[in-house]
Amino acid sequence: METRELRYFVAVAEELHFSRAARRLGIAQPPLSRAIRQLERRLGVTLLERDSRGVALTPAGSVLLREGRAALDAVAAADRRTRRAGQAANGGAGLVLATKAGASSELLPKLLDAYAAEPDAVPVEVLLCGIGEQERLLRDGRADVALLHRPFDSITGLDSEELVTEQQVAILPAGHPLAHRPHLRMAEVEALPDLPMPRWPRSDGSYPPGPGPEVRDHAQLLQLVALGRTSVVLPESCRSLLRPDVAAVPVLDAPSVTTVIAWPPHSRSRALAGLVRTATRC
Amino acid sequence: METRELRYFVAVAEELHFSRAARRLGIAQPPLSRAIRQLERRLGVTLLERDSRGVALTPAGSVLLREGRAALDAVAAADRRTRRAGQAANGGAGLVLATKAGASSELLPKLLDAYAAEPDAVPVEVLLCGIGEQERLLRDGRADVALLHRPFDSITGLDSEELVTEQQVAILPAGHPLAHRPHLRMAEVEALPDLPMPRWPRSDGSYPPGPGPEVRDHAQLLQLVALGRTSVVLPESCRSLLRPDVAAVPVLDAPSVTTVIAWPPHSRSRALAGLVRTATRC
DNA sequence: GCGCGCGATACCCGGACGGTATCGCCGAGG
DNA sequence: CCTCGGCGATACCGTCCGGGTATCGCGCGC
Repeated sequence: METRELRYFVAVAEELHFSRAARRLGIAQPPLSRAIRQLERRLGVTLLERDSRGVALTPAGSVLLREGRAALDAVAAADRRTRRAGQAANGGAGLVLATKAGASSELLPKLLDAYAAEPDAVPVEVLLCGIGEQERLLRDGRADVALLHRPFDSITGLDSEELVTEQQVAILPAGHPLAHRPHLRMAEVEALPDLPMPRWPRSDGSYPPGPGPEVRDHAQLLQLVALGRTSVVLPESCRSLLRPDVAAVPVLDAPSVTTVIAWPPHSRSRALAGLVRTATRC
Repeated sequence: METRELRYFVAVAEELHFSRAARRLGIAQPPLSRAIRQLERRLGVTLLERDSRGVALTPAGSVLLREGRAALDAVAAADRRTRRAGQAANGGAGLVLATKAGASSELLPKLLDAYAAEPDAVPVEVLLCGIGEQERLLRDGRADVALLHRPFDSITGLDSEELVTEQQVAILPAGHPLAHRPHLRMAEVEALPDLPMPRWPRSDGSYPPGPGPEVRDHAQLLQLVALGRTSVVLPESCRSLLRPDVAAVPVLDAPSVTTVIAWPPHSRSRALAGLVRTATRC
């Protein structure tokens, strides 16, 4: 199976429409139809059910969609990491660290400073990314290592070390009746009709249904809290970047959040090992 | 990057010899040279250092060797799993479970029986394999799930659940002086000059140097023990398949062994989830 | 110095991939 | 009921790329 065929199939499976997929791929529709048919013939499996008014995935097709995406990510990772390894010889960046914009705002500078002081440190590029993007960045080679937050982020398929665990606090508008309570319970925060919980994007980019506002990053979120439109439960380290017009109240029964440093398996370069070692010590 | 190019590069990087690699790939040498040059040009990176009397990997080349193997495994997995998903519709095998030949001899039949009794069970094919092969089988799609033994097997990059933990015992010829001791220590077992520890294959198939015999599976191993050529420390569940001419003595300070059931991340099919659930309950 | 082994180059051929034109099918709408 | 429009499949053609053969260039060793 060639990556070209996988790219073509993934495009069709995502669009469920040959002509749109062909446009996306920058080719005409007939060669795309032919390529998919040929792929089906070689695999001995029908991947798509075509009737008029559309295309649907067969069970085998959805297996190939999932596995094919993973394979394409692995190929992209090989490409990117090789390019960077070649340029690193000429003094390019050593490591790319991915972290959610707005999270770990205390830990990150401490880690970077401590690592930079190590004798064999290499330059670290920091990649600020949206919610849930980090796993993808690691898998397709755009990043070498990431700071993740369990249980929000999944670490399946990654190697990791725990760094810190912290309690969570509810972020409320400063003037809200609950803002002066010493502590809260999850049930109280979730039941606020005037402050519905925000909705985060799912891994496919869509949003779950519900009353709360759609948010993509922390700055956006804090602004919505200050405006009295939503409330949210976050790890307490976020206190350091709170605006004065919002309040933080501990939530006793919220799950505690563990910050972990994670990297793709089988990629322990010397530089990465040094960064991980530094991280676990500070 | 096409998988053809990756296959070609991996062949050359493994053989470190263009003509041999070309023979292995079933093509002539000139097109192979050209393909590698073209790959290097497109990546903007030199992958191989050619001087006369041979070829050597550059640092970027060894990155591409590692990442390229992973990518090729992912593509192979996509191919195999799709084929099987297509045939499964016609009543093909549901799950492939990989386990080391001779290990978990009590656990495995119990697990298979318990799972077969589940209402939504699918057929399970058991793949007996050599030491350290299971991870590869999972990654390239030949198996869906495996029984592994920590700390011998690495589970990096896999999802897993713990099943049982057990102590280890030393396996000795029945007539050996130490065979009647109530228990032993690792230092005593390792220091036997007449019974050197066997050598297991490494992940690349080669054997570490040393005095002990080279072994590949458990039957072979037990025969060598009975012949008085070696001794070995194994999990105590292996007692059930010991021959009468060997003895098992507990080793107090040997690391305990945990049997885990493991599967590739992002592949939780309904059938797999059922098998894992059954496994954790028995 | 001559032969030999190995990778690079030159050149040719066939097939695969992509493009344009067109067909066949089905559903919507007047 | 007929027609039109949308969509995927088919037919056909040109081109480029991948593979083969022949040969070169260059070290190394007998």
